[in-house]
Amino acid sequence: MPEICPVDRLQERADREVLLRGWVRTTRRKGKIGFLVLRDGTGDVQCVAVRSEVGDALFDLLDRVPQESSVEVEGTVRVDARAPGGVEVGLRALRVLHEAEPYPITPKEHGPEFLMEHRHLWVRSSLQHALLRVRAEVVAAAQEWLNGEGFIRYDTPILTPCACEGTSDLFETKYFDLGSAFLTQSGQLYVESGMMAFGKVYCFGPTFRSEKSKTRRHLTEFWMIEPEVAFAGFEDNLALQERYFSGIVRRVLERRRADLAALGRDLAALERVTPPFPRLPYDDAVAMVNAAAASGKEEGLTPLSWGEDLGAPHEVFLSRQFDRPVFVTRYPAKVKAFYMQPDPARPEVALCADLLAPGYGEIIGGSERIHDRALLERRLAEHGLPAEAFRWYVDLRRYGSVPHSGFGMGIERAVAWIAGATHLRETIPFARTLYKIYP
RNA sequence: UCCCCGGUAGCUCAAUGGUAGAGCAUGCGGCUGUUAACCGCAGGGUUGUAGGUUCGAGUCCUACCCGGGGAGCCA
Repeated sequence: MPEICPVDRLQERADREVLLRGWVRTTRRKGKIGFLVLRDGTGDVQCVAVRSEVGDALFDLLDRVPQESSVEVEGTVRVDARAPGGVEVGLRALRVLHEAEPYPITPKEHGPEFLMEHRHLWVRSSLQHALLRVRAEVVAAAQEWLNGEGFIRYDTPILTPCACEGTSDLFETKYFDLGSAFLTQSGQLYVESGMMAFGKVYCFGPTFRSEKSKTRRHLTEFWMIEPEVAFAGFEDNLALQERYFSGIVRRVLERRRADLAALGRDLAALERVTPPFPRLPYDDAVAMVNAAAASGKEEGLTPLSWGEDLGAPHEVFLSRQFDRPVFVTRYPAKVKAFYMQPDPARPEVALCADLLAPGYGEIIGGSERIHDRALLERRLAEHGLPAEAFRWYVDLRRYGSVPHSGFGMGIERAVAWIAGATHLRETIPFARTLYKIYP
């Protein structure tokens, strides 16, 4: 029996006998010549059989094997311009390992409800396959880039005793005799303790938001990577983020170019993701939005008054004014989290920035953190947060406190923008949304 | 929670208030280079649910259920 060969290595085996294992994507027959497209996880390849050469038994089997059956195939690798991908396999033997029942996802169009209901099967489709390979590359790059910079992965808890920034949007679960526990909505506070221990750390894991968000940019369960750096100020933070995101995009371009192309992504837009990213102060962002709203050329864009947070349409509009990701900096402190360091020159704004991807919106949010204990305690009180629950967090400011900064990047949003996916639910194998928890 | 759109065959969709249709999928037959192949034949329906208007409702009205898109909030 010939050696097993993955489909993506067939080019190297021209004119040699191979054994393939995989699933039947589709079959086609035209009289006495038949085609079977085999998928093995690494790629698709067309297998060809001519009745007069392979005999009636094998030819009829090829014609009968249902879509998505698992099979073993033996044959000769041939370079042929007529084959998709330029390589095909001349069939010599076909063994059906499991004959599939009628497959629900046919090679025609389907609606999102039907596809999400069959998500466990939909992941076999070629575009979903490409998208999830891009996700895997983003996840790997997101960690390995930081590891290469001397960051330590520092895992933060998923079950937490209280809200990080508020209590309204958390999933609650019973926790023995201690009452309730909540699924984390951010590892940020915990990762700050690691920063004080290791200097440069990051946490990476699932986070949960029980918000009733019903848009293509929201999931109730999503993955977030949150680096945190000691002795890093606001500008250091922005410099890190632009190097970081550029590095991730470059690696995906290098290793997943074919998948990005299959997804129809504009690769030039990704090639432009190089530092420095433009900085747009919040004040200027408001002015740009208001000028555009007054001109009437931007439909649905409502004017802003200083102090209001940017809405999704504002972010999309602003991001479209630049050819690469843009930092919107120094938001009003009132609309941001309690732990963000105020600008010493203008205490009404925070030393924070959101990174907006062109045409998409926010994918990273970050800030310098408050390192002064008295100020932090004042902010906790102003936000009506319970001092006791945050005692350990305040403690970090009692023992060698230093200026520090960090940010959080939503993995699915990064994947969505990099891959050009229209909906976040396709960037994770099993999306959790407001009205969907099956399968 | 609010606003907009939708629900008809396994799937994607048609159908002036007047006989329930097509393509794909499935089954059978044909075709030696197909690329979501093509050609012919066949089977396949409680039109989301419950009421109402009407001689007659897939179509109009009311309520509810489910899904999609968006807002708010955020990553």
